[in-house]
This record gives sequence, C-alpha cells and structure tokens, in this order.
Amino acid sequence: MIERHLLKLRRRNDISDDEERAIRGAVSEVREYPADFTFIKRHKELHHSTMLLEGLACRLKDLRDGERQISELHIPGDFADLHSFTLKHLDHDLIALTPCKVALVPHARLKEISERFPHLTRVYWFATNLDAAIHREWELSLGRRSATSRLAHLFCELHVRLGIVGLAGEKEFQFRLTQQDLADCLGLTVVHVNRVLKDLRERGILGFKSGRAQLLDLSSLKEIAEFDPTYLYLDLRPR
Amino acid sequence: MIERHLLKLRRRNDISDDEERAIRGAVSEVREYPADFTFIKRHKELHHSTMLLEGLACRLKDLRDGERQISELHIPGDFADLHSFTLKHLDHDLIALTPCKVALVPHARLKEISERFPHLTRVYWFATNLDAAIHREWELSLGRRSATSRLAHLFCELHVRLGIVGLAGEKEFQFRLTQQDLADCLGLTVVHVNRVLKDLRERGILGFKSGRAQLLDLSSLKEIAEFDPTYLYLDLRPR
DNA sequence: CGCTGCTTTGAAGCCCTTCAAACCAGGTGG
DNA sequence: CCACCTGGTTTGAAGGGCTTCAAAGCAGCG
Repeated sequence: MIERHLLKLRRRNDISDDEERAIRGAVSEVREYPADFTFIKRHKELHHSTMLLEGLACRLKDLRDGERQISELHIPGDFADLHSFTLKHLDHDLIALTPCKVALVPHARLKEISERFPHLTRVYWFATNLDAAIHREWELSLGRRSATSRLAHLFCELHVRLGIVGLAGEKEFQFRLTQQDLADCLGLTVVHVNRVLKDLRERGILGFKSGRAQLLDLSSLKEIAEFDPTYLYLDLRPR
Repeated sequence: MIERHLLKLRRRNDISDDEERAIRGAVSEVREYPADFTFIKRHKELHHSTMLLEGLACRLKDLRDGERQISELHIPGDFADLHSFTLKHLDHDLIALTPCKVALVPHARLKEISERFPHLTRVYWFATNLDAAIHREWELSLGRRSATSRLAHLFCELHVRLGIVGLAGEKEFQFRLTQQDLADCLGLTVVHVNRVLKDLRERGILGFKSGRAQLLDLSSLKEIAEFDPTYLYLDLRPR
C-alpha cells in the first residue's frame, strides 16, 4: 500500500527494516477523495499528515479576485502535507485534482518517530526540504522562464518524479489534469496554455492521447525547459 | 551574537535553557563576507550551515542566458542554509547582498542535536518549513500578483521579519539592496522595478532615504500587496 | 574630478491576457 | 439512441503590462 512511498524514500536514503516497520505502523486510516475535493483547508489546525497513494493532488493558494496559484503537484508516494507536522496548520489548501486514495498518519505517531528514530526523522526532514527545492525551481520558472519553457519544465519534472515510483513509461505517463490546472501551476491563463500546447504538439514534442501525456521528443523538451534534475536530489544518500 | 537567531526561534517556539546551550555550543566559527560574495556554491558538498548575524543574503538560481531569480532573502537571525544539513549540497547559490557577518555551524553538531534533542530538532525542522512557506508565498507573487503588488508584498514581508529580530522601526528599516536585486527577487527587469518604485513614491506609499526604506503609508502598502502574514507563522507554538 | 555603478526616462515592441464565441467529448435522461 | 447539457478545448481579435534598447542623470569614492 505504501510501497510507492518507500520507493521514493529509498531512492534517496537507506531505510532499515526497523524504520520500515515504524513507517508502516504510523499509518492509521485510508480514505478516498473525489476530484476537486479540498481535503485540507488552510489555517485549520491539523493532527495528521496525508500520504498520497493514488491520484494527483496539489497545494493551492489564491488571491481575492480568485486568481489561483498551485505551488506544488503531488504524486503517489508523496507526503502531501508532512510539513503540517511542525507547522500545525497550513498556509495553503490541499486539493485532489483527480480522484485520490490517501493514507492518514497521525502527528502523534510522527512525534514518536521523531523521539525514537533520529535517522528516520532526518529522512522525513529531507523530504520536506525536497518539497522546498521544488518550490524554488518553480519560483525560477515563474519568475524567469517563458511560458513554453515553463510548461516543458513541468512535464520533465513529472516524468522524473513519476518514474521514481514506477508510474512513468520511457516517454509517457498517465495525465488527467485540465489545461486550467496547468495554467494554475504555471501562472498563465488557460487560453495561453492551450496555445503553447498546440505549438508543442505541432512541433511533435508533446502530445496527449487517451489520458496520457506523450513526451514525443524528450531531448527537445528538456532543451526547451533547460531541465537539470539536480534539484530533485536523486543521487544523494545522506546519513 | 546569536541573539537575533534566538529571538526568531522564541517568537514561535519555546526554547529551554538546555536547548539554548546546545545551540550556542553548536557555533564554531564567525566570518565576514563582502557584498556580492558567493559564500555557498550550488552542488558543492557541504559540512556546515550558515547562520546570518548581520547583513542581507539571498538564495539565487539562474538560467543559461544569465537571467537570475532570487528564491528567498535572508536577514540577521536566519539560518541561510539549514536545509543543507539534510540535503548535503544545494540547488542554488548563497550570496551576500550586503557585507555580511555569519556564524558557521558544523553539520556534525547539528547531527548531535538531532540525536539528543528531539524537540529542538523539530524546532529546526519547523525553521526550514518556514522557508518553504516563504517560497510558496513568492510563487503566488511571481505567478499571480502584478509588479506593483509583488513589490509591495516584498516590503511588507521584510518589515514583519525584520521587526521580529529588532531591526525594523514602526514604518521603516535599513535597506541597501539595488533595484537590480529587487528585480531578481520579483521576476522583473530593473527598468520596470524603477517605474513601479517611482509610482509608489509619487503616491506617497513607499520611499527611500539614506539607505532606509520608508513605509510611508503602510495600510495602503498592505492593501496593494493583499498582505496576510499568516504564512510567516507568528502565532504558533508547536511542541 | 573623473570613474564606476546605480537610477531614471523615453520610445517601440512583444508576450501574454482579455473578451468572446465556437467546437467538442462524455455523461444523462427522455 | 439521440438530443441535450456541461465542462473542457480551441480559435480569433484587440489590448495592456512588462520588456528591450538606448541614453542621460546622478551619487559615492579613490
């Protein structure tokens, strides 16, 4: 059930059998959420964190006029709100973008882990720092990359991250977000996202077929994005 | 010496005398860096973290064509690269924007803390999660706020953060960054930053005098920024 | 007192937005 | 089983916020 989560952790850190048991023991409850369901509301006091098992979710902030900005996409294996363990309430909402299956982990159990498993604690600390690294890369995208480059970068990132948890083919992966969702990730309008997608499609670089994204020309995509996966910390094994 | 750091921590968490001693004992060396000095280079393996004592520093990423994006500004009291403790190398540079005085904290000592002081570990975990919250707010700015609103928001944020460590007056604080630095924070060009500043100056909202920012009309500034300081987690005391 | 780096201003242009409407696919009910 | 409805996609035309390019103004400093 939490195999994807373990895949993600082990891609970067050593996890002992003891630690694995502790993780498995930390899960309390499994839930399912429909698409568009806000399962964590900003500013609400929290007593558990949410591990995503299936589906795509996001962290979302917005402005008074309704302009929305997604600050991170979450995929299966991610702890979508591990940071709420230390923050106690969040500055953003968490929304299921597709139907999602999640596992809840009570903060009380995380606290036990933090008392009894210093190394595992550092692993989870690392996990929230990885989220922050993704935020920084998105800041670079939002601040300095063109619309086309931003979009290309997002698909490169998803391809790598989904690959780690066994959810991506060599050049494609399931993708069921709307163009509006993409626009909310990229700080663009739907209209412009549509035009950029059209351009990439016509150049034979990125396409969609039956709910799957197809990275038809991956090297061009990476080139357009100036994609450097170092920020995803794939080759590090800290202790 | 690390009083500002303690002020920052205690603003949000209880720190016992034991813990304070552990923190003081963790500092090894004090250094001074000139303005524009890159004191941490991306991708380089690290064995210490850097506590900022005086001056302003930033986290910076860039693109091949030289476009720069600052992902966070650091003020006295901040651990500028506490996240390198778990990440081991960084995805960005750390640069002194003004002359800076810093204290180095070896990762070995942080590791000791993480083994012996679970609560203090959570406090530092919290600190890196706070940086991530700032990243998210900047993502919202970069993606969805207008240039004027973005700039106003940055000054509201600095005013609050500097206030916590005793470095802001009611309506002003020392500010010695260039308009280029601001542009790199805001994802804009210097030229446009200059025009926005002119506009705010003429409206009597924000001015500069002898190296200090003057928030002449703070309520307008907050209004323009849609500033809500919740993301700075000022009123939380997690355990 | 002339460098040097930062600020300021103008003119022109482009990337992305806004507004508006048509198109299309999938699900529902008559 | 088709007609309809709804939400998402696509396209066009016009406009605006910010950039680009270029150059002048200005302040601090050796």
